[in-house]
Amino acid sequence: MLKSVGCGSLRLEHAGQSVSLAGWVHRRRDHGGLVFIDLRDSTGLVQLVFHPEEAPDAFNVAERFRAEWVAQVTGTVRPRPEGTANPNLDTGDVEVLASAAVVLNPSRTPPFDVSQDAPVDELLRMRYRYLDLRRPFMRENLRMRHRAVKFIRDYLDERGFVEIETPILIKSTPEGARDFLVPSRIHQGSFYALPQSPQQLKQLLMVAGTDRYFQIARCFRDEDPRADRLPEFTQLDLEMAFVDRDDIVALMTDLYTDLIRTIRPDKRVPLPVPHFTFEEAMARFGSDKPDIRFGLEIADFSPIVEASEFKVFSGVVANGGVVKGFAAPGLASIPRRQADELIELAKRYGAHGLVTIALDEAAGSLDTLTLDHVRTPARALALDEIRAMAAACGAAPGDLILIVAGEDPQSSSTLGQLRLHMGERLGLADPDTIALCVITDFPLFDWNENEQRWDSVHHPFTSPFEDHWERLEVDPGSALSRAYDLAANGYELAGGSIRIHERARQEAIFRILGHYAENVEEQFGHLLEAFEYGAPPHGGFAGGIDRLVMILSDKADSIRDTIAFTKTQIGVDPLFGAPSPVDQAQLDQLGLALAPRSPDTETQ
RNA sequence: GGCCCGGUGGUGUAGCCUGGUUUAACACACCGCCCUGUCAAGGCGGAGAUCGCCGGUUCAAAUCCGGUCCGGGUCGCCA
Repeated sequence: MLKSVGCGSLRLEHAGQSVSLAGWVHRRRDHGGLVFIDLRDSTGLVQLVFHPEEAPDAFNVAERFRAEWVAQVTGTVRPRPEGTANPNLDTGDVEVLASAAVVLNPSRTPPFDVSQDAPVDELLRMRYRYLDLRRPFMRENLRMRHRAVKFIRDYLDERGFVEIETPILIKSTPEGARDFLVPSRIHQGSFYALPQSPQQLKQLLMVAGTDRYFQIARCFRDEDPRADRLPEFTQLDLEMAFVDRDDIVALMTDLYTDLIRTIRPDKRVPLPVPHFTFEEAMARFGSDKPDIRFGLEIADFSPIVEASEFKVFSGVVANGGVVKGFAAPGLASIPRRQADELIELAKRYGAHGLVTIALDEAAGSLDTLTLDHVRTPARALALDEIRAMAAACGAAPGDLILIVAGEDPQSSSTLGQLRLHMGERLGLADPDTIALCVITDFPLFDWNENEQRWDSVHHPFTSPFEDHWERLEVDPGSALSRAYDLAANGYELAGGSIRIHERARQEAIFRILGHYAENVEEQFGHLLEAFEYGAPPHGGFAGGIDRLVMILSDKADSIRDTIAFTKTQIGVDPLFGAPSPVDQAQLDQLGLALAPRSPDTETQ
């Protein structure tokens, strides 16, 4: 070993010990006659002192040190002189008086400052990811990820779960997200797909009698990324046999609460974790993954305005729509320009418009409110209607009521987005709280207007409520599923369902989804056949590891900050230069020919 | 595919709206010199960008216009 101890491990108790250290020059402070070097390795930092009289050779080497040079240093640990301890450093009570120093490898000046967390262009960070990962916050994020995954493995191992790997090259099923395809060399013209999730594989493991399975599984979906979503991601994938919904929900909830409280003991996790039905979550928060760290709950004004003189509202209600809204406290005197921006925001989130009602603080109370205190484009609203709406959403004088009128669920969902926007703007979401909630009773299907057919809300293997099977033939939209989600601070942490384990019932679902029998046999025959060989009742869930770490970390601005190597929004890896063209010989082996490029792409 | 924000020394930004008074400014980093208790070390000095790219308008473009590329956000998409 080139070192006897880690830089970050040294404490007062090591004083007097002779040690050898190896690491990177984090910072240097050259006083001419005295040189301080902060040496960094994976364990942390320690200050080295180079003294020209005590060790002239080492001093001369240290004078050449620059940022990120790799050095090996031997010396003696000693307490820092009176008054020079650094309380900001774990090793701040000691320093190492160097007796010898060796340059193991010099470094070019790094393209950005590795010694601190200052913002750097993300493309540059990706191109020099190995330097980016030296930065303190990225190292912390990766360690936090490690601890989260280790916690999960230990927790599940203690409860009798077995981790089983499933293949990365599987069969393409053109449902759901776009598949990443891999051409087969042996079977030219045929393709493997990378798994979007090991869903069917883990169900087959249940048929195999595994009973309690989990996997830290890599998954792939060829769709455009978001700040909280990547085409290539890792999920905790879990499945159990002989369970009902509440068993899995309890396991999922306990696992995540214990995990958060272990890894971030400084965070508040409100307990017990509340449960909402999908309907209730949509009604109150306008989201199926609500951020419940703050209120701003949505109220239904439809009954109040159904006979209003304000025809925009009464007309929408008459046509089967809804009028809903919530109160933004203290924003009554919001400038016109900002109010217009809110309207633009509402339109971007799918509403036709947004009606605001500002209640002048001077009104004192709702009882003493007059129309003179009300500022709204909806002049035809009567005073008692305004009072009733304010009361319904908890608005007081000084507040701004935001109202959307239109179809539901679109209107609720728009209000849900506006609610998040307002929560952020008003600073209502406590950053030191991770507020979990469980959502249940999702619809089994929703109607796809564009393609005029039913889609699975979760996935087609999800079981409806036992007593909702008969609804499927008459009114599929009314059937509720045995699916559940765990949400945290407005993100979906995990989600799953009790599955269908009987062939006939699975086929019935496929029929409603519009699959023809021969397609079902081709795509899902293996699963259906397995169900005929004693498939036990089973269910499970999956949760994104990347997103979990993002929620756990205060230092991850995007999901990309939770993984070691990442790609740009258009799937380019600037470090390796992927994707890249391949040799003609490789194409020939696969029996592939590239389609000619169109002339305008040729010139690019 | 749509929309929004951004691209100026190595890094992070200002300048852009309102074109000329900028030799393109500032901080950090870098290089040199000084400096024996600093830890965001300090002091002095220096080098470094024709402003993503192409084209246009203009006497004059970092600044205005069009196109394009790249990065990010977002809608679509993500059963």
